[in-house]
Amino acid sequence: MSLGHAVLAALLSGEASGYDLAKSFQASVANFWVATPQQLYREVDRLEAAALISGRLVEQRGRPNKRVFTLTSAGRAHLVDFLGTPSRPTSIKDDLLVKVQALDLAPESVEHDLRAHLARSEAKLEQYAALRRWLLRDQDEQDYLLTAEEIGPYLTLLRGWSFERENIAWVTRCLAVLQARADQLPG
Amino acid sequence: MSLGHAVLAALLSGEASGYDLAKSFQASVANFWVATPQQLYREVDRLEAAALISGRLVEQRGRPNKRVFTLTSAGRAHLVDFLGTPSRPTSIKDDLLVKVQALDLAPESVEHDLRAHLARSEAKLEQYAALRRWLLRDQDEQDYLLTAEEIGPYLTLLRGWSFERENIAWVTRCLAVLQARADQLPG
DNA sequence: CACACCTACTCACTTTGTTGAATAGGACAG
DNA sequence: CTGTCCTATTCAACAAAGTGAGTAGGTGTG
Repeated sequence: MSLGHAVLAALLSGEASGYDLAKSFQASVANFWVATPQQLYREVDRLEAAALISGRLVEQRGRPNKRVFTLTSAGRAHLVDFLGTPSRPTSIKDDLLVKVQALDLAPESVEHDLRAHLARSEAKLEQYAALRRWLLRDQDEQDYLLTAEEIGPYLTLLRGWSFERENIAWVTRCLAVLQARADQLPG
Repeated sequence: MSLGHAVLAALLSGEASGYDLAKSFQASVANFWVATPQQLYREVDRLEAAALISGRLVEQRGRPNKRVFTLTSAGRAHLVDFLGTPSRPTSIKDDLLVKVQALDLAPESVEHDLRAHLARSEAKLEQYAALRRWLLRDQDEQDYLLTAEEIGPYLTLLRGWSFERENIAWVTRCLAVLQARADQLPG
């Protein structure tokens, strides 16, 4: 239940509704796990059935009611257990990597995609910058890392950040190589 | 059929058996997609049924017979199509990131995992270095990128390489932060 | 000469992930 | 005052991915 663990970890920083979770697990925002709303609604039902989280109905005026979830102590214990088990190896699934692997078939098509990816990575980097400012408030990073109560979210943010930075560098390099090969035309 | 595309891309560089594919999609080796043997055997069956690859039986003495697969022209066409469609966003699923997100619950447990990850990344970096030497033979990188017929595999290798490099840097940083927080003991 | 590992693959089952649609009131822009 | 977006969720069906166990002969190690 990997998604389950990710949800529990997200709830560590405070209660959230399925909708809230859906927003923060969105591909354009998430810094540590990606999932669709449907997956998350299903997952919170499961976690609630397993008593790892508990939901309460919040009635709202002017907008739909919502169910807000909190970690139970069983949920916390489950997370602690999880922290103690060996991790399974990272899985990255990236269409763009597959395309670059097959790039020699039709370099121009991939070029287009590389540019799109570049734009996405840059947007994500900005998202991360905003999240960073929000977490740090006005504090200095060093200070924050030494004194904050919760540093997990900041550390995962750093990983996401460097991932996107490297994406940009790599895509830029790929584009340059393609350009250079095109320039010396019929090679 | 993302895995399917990955298999087709792998077969671009030459025929392979299910077993060969299984070896190169192994977590410790793969530079652009990870999959288990079972997934791959299933996938080649599907791709063969769809006539995107074709298999032929190679009888061997002293070891089990094998089925070796080649891209068909339909398979190639399919790949070219795929190159022309927009990519879905990258999905990274990394237990370690979830653990770091929840790190504040039990920092010492995660520390252990961070170290294990470090070792894995270093091993992978060495794998990549070996693959790099094999691809380059004695050529200079610049030369290779300008003159080689196939550069896709090298470019994906570069991405895997930088991913592991950044992993190491990030894990090292996380460990340093944890150390610093432990040092100034009761905060 | 026993044991473990390597090649090569198959079957069965479970868990995740994907897609599409339905519902429904309020906010906001032109 | 119309249309689109936002909140907030549910249901159903399906496709893809992941897990675990099993088979079987050959090779190499101590």
